[in-house]
Amino acid sequence: MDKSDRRVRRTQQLLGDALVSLILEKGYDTITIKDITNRADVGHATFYRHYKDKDELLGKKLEDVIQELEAFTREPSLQDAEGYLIFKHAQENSALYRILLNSQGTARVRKRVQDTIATNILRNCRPLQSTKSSIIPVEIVAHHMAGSILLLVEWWLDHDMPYAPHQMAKIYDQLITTVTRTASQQDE
Amino acid sequence: MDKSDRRVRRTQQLLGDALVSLILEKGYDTITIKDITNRADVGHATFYRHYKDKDELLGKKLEDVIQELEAFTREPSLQDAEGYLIFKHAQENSALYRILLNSQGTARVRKRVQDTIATNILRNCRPLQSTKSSIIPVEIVAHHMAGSILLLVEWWLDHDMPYAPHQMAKIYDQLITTVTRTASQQDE
Amino acid sequence: MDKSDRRVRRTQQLLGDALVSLILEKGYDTITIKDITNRADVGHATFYRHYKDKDELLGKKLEDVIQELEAFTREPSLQDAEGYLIFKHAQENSALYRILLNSQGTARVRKRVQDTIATNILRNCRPLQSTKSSIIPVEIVAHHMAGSILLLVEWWLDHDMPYAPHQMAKIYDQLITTVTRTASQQDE
Amino acid sequence: MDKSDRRVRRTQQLLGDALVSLILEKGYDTITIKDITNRADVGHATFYRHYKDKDELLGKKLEDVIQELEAFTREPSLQDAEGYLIFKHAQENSALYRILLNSQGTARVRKRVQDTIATNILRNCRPLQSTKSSIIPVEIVAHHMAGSILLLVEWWLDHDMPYAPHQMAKIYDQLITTVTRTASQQDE
DNA sequence: TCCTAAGCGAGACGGTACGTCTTGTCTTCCA
DNA sequence: TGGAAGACAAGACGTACCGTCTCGCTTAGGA
Repeated sequence: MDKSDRRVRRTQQLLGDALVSLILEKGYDTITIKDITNRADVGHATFYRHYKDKDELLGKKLEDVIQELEAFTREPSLQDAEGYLIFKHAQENSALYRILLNSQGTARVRKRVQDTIATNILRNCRPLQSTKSSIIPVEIVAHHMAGSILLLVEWWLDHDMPYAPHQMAKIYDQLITTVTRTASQQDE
Repeated sequence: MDKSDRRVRRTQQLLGDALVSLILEKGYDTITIKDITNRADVGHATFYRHYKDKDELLGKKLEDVIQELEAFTREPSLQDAEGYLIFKHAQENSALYRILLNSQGTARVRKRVQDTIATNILRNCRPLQSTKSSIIPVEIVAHHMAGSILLLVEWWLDHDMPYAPHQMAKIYDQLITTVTRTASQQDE
Repeated sequence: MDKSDRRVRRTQQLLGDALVSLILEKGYDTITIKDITNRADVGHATFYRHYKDKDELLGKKLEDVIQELEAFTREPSLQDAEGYLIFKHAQENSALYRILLNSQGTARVRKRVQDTIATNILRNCRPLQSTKSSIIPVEIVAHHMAGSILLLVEWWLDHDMPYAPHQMAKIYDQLITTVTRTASQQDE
Repeated sequence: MDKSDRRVRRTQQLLGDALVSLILEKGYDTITIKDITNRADVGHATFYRHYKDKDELLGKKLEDVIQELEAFTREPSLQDAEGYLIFKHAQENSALYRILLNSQGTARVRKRVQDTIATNILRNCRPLQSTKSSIIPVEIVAHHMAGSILLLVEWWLDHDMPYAPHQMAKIYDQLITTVTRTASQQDE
């Protein structure tokens, strides 16, 4: 039973890898199911035995890495290392991160990730925010922080990671974290 | 001469409006040329007499508004009012801004806009940056500022503009402008 | 008024000539209205002000020559010279005859011509036939004669008129005229 | 293997039948691929999976019957029964014969058939002709015979076969065969 | 060892969108 | 007024892709 899964898994692996390499070559939109099955050396109909869509296959592919990414922002205990962990993770999974961030059919996914991160930030910082009033609505701050980290990672990957993860984490810190500190102090 | 242009212009207007309304209804990707021509009450082939693509039509539609948006960041003299002007502009052209920012086939365009804005920021702030050294590369700061303003506008439109433009401008100021000030003072 | 008529006539002449030359070049079927108007150096819409169809233009062009051809078989007095006259006529109007006989969209016209000739033959020979009974129905004989003369002319033009009209007339005579004589004598 | 062929064959049969019935209804030229696929209850694209053209489909349909028709004139041994066999064959395949002879897009095919038959006649009669000289070129005689038999069949079908095949064979004999006899005796 | 069920390749098929082409109508302008 | 220019609706064309289906082949795992 689990054994037969091995064949299935192999096929799915081939399809996923084919999709990823094709995206990096020519962008998501113009990819054809036939392109994928040809690259994977798999029958045309076989694709549909596993996924109903290009989107579903891509979703499955990105799911794990998205889970891990979100985990970094979910745990309050990790918060200090958050930046470093994300850039490290992006470096180790640069192909998938490029796809995830570089839009073109992933826009919806990226937005979902951003929203989830913003929600986590909000949850983790609520105690802080509640004590110090700010003229900036907290949702906006959270949204800004979540969006900014993704923008930064995107810029970093687009420029072929010219700095080390820990440097990027420091930059992130200065650009974002100080803001919130400043913002929350700026009330009067 | 002007007469025939009037007919052409009318047709192009119909096509553009049809596309915009369809995008807001069901997203860019699933729209068919047939959808557009049906909505515009225009012959199927007529579309191709004017545009080779959905993309070309959308590009033409967005071009003007993008030009104006970019103008706000191009003029150093406008810099203080920059935020307000952008939010005001977004409010007045909310349909096109939604399309421009809400990805789905516009990703490339959005990226181009962001890059242009970043370049303008860089040009306008070069004098400042040269005197005060910062540990954050200026390209990153500019990219961060450009991306953030678009993110803010996107959030604002996604939430149906719950604040007035001048309020958003103030928020933008606190989130972004203070950062750069802080960052440039935070050197060594 | 006469001036404008002259212009109209000129346009129609141009269109007719364009059609004829195009047919000889690439066959009737694949010719486009655009082809004709381009060749005639005339506006696209102008064609439709004069004719509703390719067919109508062709019909107009062939009408005169068909009238003359049929005349040769209509007059009982011409009957002896009939063959010679037809071949002579075909030689003088070989372009139009080629079009008329060489099928491809003219099939209906050719059939009509053949029927008309057969009817004329029938009318002219009725007296003869009525006296001598034949086992072959006279309609068949007439149809055979009419079809054969057209076949002969077609062959002659297809082979670039290797014999003089009077020779062809003699051949026609021996192939066809003797048949009827034989046929009408073969009764018992 | 044979199974999938059976499906293919079925589809092709449906398409061929649809074309034939449509030709008999409204003529070849105005028929649309959509007409054919609708009538055959087959997908639009499916047509192109089997044929590139209306012409190719018609050609395939006529090929077999043309082969048989030509066979009757190819075999010297059949020569006496030739006429009867052809009329019999035409009766049994009247739909296809009507299409083959009634021009409209088949003109080229008909001409090819006529030429083939003429060639066969020439080959079979060469011995005869070489002994007896005639003032009529043999190619003309052969062409005349081939054309006439087709004309006769065409007339017969156009008039809904008012005579039995053997009667038509007798008529053919008297109209054509006696001619050649007469012609070859008429030398001096 | 065989056998039975699954995954699979192959590819026909209906359906739909594409972008191009032709037809015939119309309107505007020019000589 | 006749003709040139050309926008336009309608709709066929042939191509491409999608998602469904059926057919056998193969290849384990369990008998």
